[in-house]
Amino acid sequence: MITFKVIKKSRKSKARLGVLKTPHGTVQTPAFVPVATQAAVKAMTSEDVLRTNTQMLITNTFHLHIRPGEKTVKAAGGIQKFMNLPKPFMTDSGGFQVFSLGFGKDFGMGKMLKNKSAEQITTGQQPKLLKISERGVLFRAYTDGREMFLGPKESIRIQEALGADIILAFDECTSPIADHEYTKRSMERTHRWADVCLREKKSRQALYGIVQGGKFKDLRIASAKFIGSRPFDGFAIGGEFGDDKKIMTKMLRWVMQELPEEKPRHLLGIGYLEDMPKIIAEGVDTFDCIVPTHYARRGVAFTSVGELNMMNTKFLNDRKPLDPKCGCEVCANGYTRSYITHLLKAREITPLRLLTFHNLFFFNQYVASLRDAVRRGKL
RNA sequence: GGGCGCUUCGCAUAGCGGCAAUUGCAUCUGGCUGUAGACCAGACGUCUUUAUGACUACGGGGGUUCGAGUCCCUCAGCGCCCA
Repeated sequence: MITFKVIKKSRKSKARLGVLKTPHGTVQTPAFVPVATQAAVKAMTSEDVLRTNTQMLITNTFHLHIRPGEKTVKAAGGIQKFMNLPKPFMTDSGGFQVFSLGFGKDFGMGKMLKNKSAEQITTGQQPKLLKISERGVLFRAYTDGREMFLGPKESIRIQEALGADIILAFDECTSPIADHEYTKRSMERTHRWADVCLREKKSRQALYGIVQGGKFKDLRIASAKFIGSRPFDGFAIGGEFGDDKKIMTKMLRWVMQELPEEKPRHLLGIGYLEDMPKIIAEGVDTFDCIVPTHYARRGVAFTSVGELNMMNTKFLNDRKPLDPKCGCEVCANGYTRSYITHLLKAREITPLRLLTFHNLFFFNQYVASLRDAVRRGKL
């Protein structure tokens, strides 16, 4: 079980400070949640992760079900023991993969709509590689092509075996190009799945419901009302978030009003640095994002002066740390931009760890500064 | 002294009469928000009214041809072999 306590509410915004207690430790919220999809924060050891001040992690039902299988993780004593990382964990239900391996893949887009597409997804349409039905989703494993069925029952059963502190209801993350009708029907199915998840769960793990509804105000509100009325331990907000940041803020406003104040709220998959003050100001308590880890492996360092593309030759003779103002062990212990750029160009694997470490530390540090801003009444 | 071979966009390569010309690396740019992806995409001779456009280009010079990076002659540089 978890407990959540709001210890301070901002007067300037809907931001709040909270304490989330889980069987594997306490999380000071708002908190950033790094992503460990395949039971690894890519490029990092578990000890590394601890030293980045990470408070909680999220790993993935779909991927761990495919490989190594939840039985292996359960036999190891649960996700924390398996990973040798004694921290609070969430598991994503596999609902994002319904999108990312489905319509997301078909149309080559993420859940943020970047360029206006003429194409629309409408009722009855199915992704090329998946079959979505009332009971759940028929996937094909990318490892060996075998069929794999994942619905609310299966997802809960797998998540119970994985043993995270917080598990998520199985949902369909809808595409930004889904029309109102498709989004509505998908949302209603996600609601029915939410009730199945509540019924199926036997463990003492916390279960979060997931709000869908796409970019449509009526649907977002309906979804938040429905999910918010159910006895979940917390709430996650999923799905697409429009094509600009103003819409995201509006959407959060629609949704937050409908969710019980005393329970924790997790925003799924959002977390560019510039997003953080905005989402925290709307009352988000935790949020996960692949950006610091994913971008690290593309050679990007997040710093107090913006993003640096460390692949760029101009850094080859720059002997400053990634960020002179950063206190992380990469920056403070003498690793230079010059060295990291050299290693990246040489296609070594070491810089991927150095950048991931720095980025995670930097993200956590930034969120800590935002918690402090809320504490001091500045946010 | 003689013989043979090589010289193409930063480097390395392809090309064997219709070519602004292949591929790799490098370089630069763009993308990535509940991670299949240490990834993907684009540009890479110059100019402009960005086009089934102009100009300049495959070591230098000359020639054959409607047309030459491609064939011939010659010069230069590099390499190998025989003296």
